[in-house]
Amino acid sequence: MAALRADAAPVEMRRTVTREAVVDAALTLFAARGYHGTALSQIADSLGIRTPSLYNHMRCKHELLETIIERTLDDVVTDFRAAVHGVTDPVERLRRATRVYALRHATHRRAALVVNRDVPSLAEPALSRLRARRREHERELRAIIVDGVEARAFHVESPALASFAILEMCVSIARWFRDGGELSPDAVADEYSGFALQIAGCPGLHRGADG
Amino acid sequence: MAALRADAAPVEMRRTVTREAVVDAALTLFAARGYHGTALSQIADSLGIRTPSLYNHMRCKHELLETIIERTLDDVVTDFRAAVHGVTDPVERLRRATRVYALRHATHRRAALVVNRDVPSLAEPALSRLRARRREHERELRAIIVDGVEARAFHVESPALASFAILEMCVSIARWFRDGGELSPDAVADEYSGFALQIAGCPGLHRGADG
DNA sequence: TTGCGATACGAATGAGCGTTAGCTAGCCTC
DNA sequence: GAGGCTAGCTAACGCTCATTCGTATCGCAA
Repeated sequence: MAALRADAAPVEMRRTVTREAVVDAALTLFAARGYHGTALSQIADSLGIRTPSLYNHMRCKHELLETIIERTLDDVVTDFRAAVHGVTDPVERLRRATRVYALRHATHRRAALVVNRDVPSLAEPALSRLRARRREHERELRAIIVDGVEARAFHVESPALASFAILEMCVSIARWFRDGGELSPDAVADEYSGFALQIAGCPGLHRGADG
Repeated sequence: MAALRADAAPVEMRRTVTREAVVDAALTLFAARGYHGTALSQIADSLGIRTPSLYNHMRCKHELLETIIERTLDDVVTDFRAAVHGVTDPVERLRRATRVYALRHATHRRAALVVNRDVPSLAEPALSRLRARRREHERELRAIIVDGVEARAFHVESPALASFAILEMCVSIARWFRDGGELSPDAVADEYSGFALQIAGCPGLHRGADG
């Protein structure tokens, strides 16, 4: 009647885990090792339960990835629209759109890493659906730049190139940002939205470090 | 005496494969599916040989990844130093450094994708060694910006932030660039080195799209 | 012609994976 | 206190993976 395995918790001190805890543990591990580099046994270990118990909280491993990516992309689009809603000036629209996007990559690092590494590991139909969601965001940001160029507020040769550069520059924040470092997420977001305006060729806003 | 397996090539038409061909096939597959997402059997298939035959050309799977990443990082540093060698003006140094880096990411897309996705899949001691190699490049680019700020040619609040933004913006070219598309690698590299100067707050060079 | 190195092959191995099944303890409701 | 739901557990499955072994065939050099 003794425990069969030394590392099995006695019944009276078993943990009880929620679906959110499973998704969160997956988020941490997928971000660190990638989807294919993470075993369910590692997720279970980090929660203090056995691998098969995970199936009380998920349908399969793939579903975890879909959940993480879907939620993240939804949030990105929602953030974007809330940020630019009611603003008509292209300069201010670009500043705000870049600011929330940069901010998100400093405050939701794990999710950003997973989205930017493991989208190709999705299976259909989620792959097409989520790629489309991503393109929505790209298209809407590019539209801001096109509008700004037409209004002669921006000066770029290729709005597509500029919008890719801006988006990916923000994405990369997730790679180096550390909580408790020298700069707060807000400070980074401010600086990066400044970079975005520079990339867009927005004249007369060199950040006033001198003179 | 007949072939035991329908897909086994008869002896007289067996392929002979080189180590370079193996590395190249691995490069393609790692770039598309990631290191952990690629099976040796897929590499063998793409070469028309059986999985165990790969071991005539490599020590183990991991060695393929190390080879790919090590070569790529060496080339990045070599390119960088050749590009800025003998140039003293910080503006021109930054332009050239960014240009070769951007160009590389358009012309060596697969390698760039592997480096930026699978470095964490490396094992020690290669991991530390190659991370250090990468930091060399970062440090040398940041030094250009610091020099430029001191010479009042650039205006940025944080050279570290600006250099990250510039580097990662270039890296992302590998994600969207397509051969035969609208823009040549050279055109993209020119445009991106312009973006870099804008990020660095280099005054008076808004690309002359209008009067 | 013989011998050797390179390179392919099939077969096999052991480990680890995701997943399923069947069972049991605790908790809430009646 | 009985019954059912939730969520844990062990055991086991089938599959795939990286890797090893022994062998056969090729081209080349002696």
